[in-house]
Amino acid sequence: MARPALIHRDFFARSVHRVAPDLIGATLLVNGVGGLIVEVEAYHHTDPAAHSYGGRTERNAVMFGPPGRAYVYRSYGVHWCLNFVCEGEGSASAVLIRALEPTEGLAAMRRRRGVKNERLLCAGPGRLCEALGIARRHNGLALDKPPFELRARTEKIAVAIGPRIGLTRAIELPWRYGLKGSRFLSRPFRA
DNA sequence: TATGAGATCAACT
DNA sequence: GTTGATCTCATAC
Repeated sequence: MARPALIHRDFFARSVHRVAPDLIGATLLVNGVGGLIVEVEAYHHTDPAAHSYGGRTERNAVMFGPPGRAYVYRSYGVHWCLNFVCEGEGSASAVLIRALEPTEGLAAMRRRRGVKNERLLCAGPGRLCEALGIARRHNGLALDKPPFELRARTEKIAVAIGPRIGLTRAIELPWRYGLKGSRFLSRPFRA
């Protein structure tokens, strides 16, 4: 069977609530290292928990640009987190990539992360950025060009939906999407 | 299994 | 000065 189709930037020029579930099961590689996306969260510009909610700043400027680019920010002053910008230019909506099932470049990921447990290599937004070597230099880069490589899922999958993690605002919105039953989630979904 | 501290940066009050 | 789209390690049950 042929390799799954590359995801074009037009894929992201849609509502975050369509893009987010469509990303589950897709393959994300950075310089050939990565795996299957198993968990994401949607952040809409009308959402009090979104970085873009309060307007444009130097940090979130990429969210206000065209869709199909990476928005990378520092979390708690310690970790990097990766988002895909969606919808139209100026819409300032994005999908946070929260967890991967590692498939490519296991050795490189283990070296960067310093952990042996495969389940914990990419189970969390900060962890997967460390494993893939993502940092500020990736902020604003197009997702359909190197070092990024995104491929659409080929299998039919079941998507689980639930409330997002770690928020203090808009905690009730069910905008977290995951691969049902995956053991590589940052946290399980409630049945 | 669960809770708490610490790391440390940008935005906001 | 406080807070947050986090994670690890330590200590307590």
